Amino acid sequence: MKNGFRNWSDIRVFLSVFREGSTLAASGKLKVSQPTVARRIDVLERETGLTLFERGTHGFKPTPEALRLVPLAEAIEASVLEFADCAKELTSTQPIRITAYSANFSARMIEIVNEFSAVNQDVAFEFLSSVRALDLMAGEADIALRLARTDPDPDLICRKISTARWSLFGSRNYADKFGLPGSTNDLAGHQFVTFQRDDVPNVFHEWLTNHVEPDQIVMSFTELELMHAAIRSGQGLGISNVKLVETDMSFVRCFDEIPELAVPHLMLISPEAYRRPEVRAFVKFFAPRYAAIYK
Amino acid sequence: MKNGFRNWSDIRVFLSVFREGSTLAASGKLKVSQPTVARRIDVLERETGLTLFERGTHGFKPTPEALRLVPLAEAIEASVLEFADCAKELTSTQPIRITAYSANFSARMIEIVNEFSAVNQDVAFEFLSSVRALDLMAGEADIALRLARTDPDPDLICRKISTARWSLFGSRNYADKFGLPGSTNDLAGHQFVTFQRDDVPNVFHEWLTNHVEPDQIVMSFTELELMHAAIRSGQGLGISNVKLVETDMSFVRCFDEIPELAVPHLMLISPEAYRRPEVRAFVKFFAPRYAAIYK
DNA sequence: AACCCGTTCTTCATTTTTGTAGAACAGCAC
DNA sequence: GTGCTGTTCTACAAAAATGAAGAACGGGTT
Repeated sequence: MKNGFRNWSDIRVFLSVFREGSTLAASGKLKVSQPTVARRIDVLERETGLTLFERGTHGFKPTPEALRLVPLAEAIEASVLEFADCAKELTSTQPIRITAYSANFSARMIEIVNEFSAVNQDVAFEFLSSVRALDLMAGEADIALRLARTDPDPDLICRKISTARWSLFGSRNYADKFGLPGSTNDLAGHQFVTFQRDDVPNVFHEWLTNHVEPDQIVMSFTELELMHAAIRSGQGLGISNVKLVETDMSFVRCFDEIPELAVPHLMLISPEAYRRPEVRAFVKFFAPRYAAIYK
Repeated sequence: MKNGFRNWSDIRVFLSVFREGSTLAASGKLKVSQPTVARRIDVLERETGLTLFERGTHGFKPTPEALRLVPLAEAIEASVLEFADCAKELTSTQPIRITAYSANFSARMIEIVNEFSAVNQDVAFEFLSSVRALDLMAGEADIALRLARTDPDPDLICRKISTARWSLFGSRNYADKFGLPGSTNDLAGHQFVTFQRDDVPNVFHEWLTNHVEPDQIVMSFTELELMHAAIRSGQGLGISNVKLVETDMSFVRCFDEIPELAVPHLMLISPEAYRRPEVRAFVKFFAPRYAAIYK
């Protein structure tokens, strides 16, 4: 009547005790305590109404009934293994989701990902370009590249890419026309462009408002690209990442980095994603090459 | 790497949610609460690293990955079912173990069991004749026939067979030689045989020692059969079950039952054994017929 | 004989799982 | 619209499973 044996995992315990010959040895393999193993066998026996093992001071000896059940238990184990394999397979075909603020999806970065893809044909990627910082712990993405103004969740796996350094830049023609300030005390009379939006911490914008008069700020953008374009076309001076525009000849740095704006540039990986072998492989491949961009 | 999904039962939950389309409906089938079902799916998803269901206010909709896994999960389920069937099969070939004090294994009782066996060829029996009362709760036997001087464990299933009544008996030739006492106040001058052993409550022996002088007790036996034989051969008077010797012409009852010795005669079944269908069938068949002996 | 080793069992504190109750939500019927 | 139904979540209390520690046991070895 009562068909119920509720806990299918008990079959694994059964098999382990059968194979090891004792609950103690089985507990080692199963990584649970010996009393637990003994108790699981007890409930399996109660549920089946069978005595599966004879208890002795030398271990659990399987009864004839247990022997009859072993092949069936092994069949279950095999099915479960198959299920697990399939799940693993499916997991590894899930794309690796990388999130970053759009400015960080540089051409060189994509190139590195492509290099990885070339040798790992079966790994797919998904790029989540979002202003808001996605929540890796909640599974919104697998990997994030971001500037960490606040300490990230300690559970996240963290690789430091660089210390992002920032300074004030102008275009060559702005420099020719108005000259460039020589220090942060020399900003009077200049024009500035800024980046500002209310769904994101406006660290740079706030720095500017603290150092220049409001009417010196002539343009405000909600996209970094647009602000960069504005700087490039000589509309005004703006704050930018030193390394990022280092090779761009149209940007001229006014003075050395602004130390108080320096911030760690991190690669963060959700622990869940990090359990996937292909994610670990990718991190190992990607992190040093990506960091090299900012060297 | 971490292959571990520890809880095989989660696959059953997975299947149920898939089939029912919602955790609530699945919880009904599985007889667990809805939050539990949702939580089990959560851990399965974390363990596999897959999103198995899209959550909505209308239920859990399986993802393509879940669909791929369903057949494998069904294979597991089928294996488990097979295992359960085999276990049930094995259980039902286990003998039904009946314990009673030897005197209760009367010829008529065996006959009733045989009648049952005749129509239930596949049910085996084991008779455990033991002086000590075996512990049904501990699984030492499935069914006990016994006199319940103390209340039995309330968890045991209990059928009342009769109230066992007792009186003093002598043989015909003893009666001819010495006469028989007419009441419990008329025991002086008679000889008695008794049954006594230290591993069992000696209710009858104690009654005797309270009502007759020690030197009137001429023989003491550790087996009931022997005491009965002694009564039958006229060695002395002895206490016996009224119904049991009613048809035995060599026993002559001295007076009506001794009321203070009356005791319930019970059939006790361990709840564990009672879950076995063949045990229930046997109880249903056996109890009324066995009770009829003592009617 | 004495000791060690691998074993089972027992007990109790801790951790984990489960259930209960209720909020919130969306479709549907009236 | 309003109420109904079936659903998911969240919080917290209750119940169950687990682990740690140690007693007891028995066979093998020194």
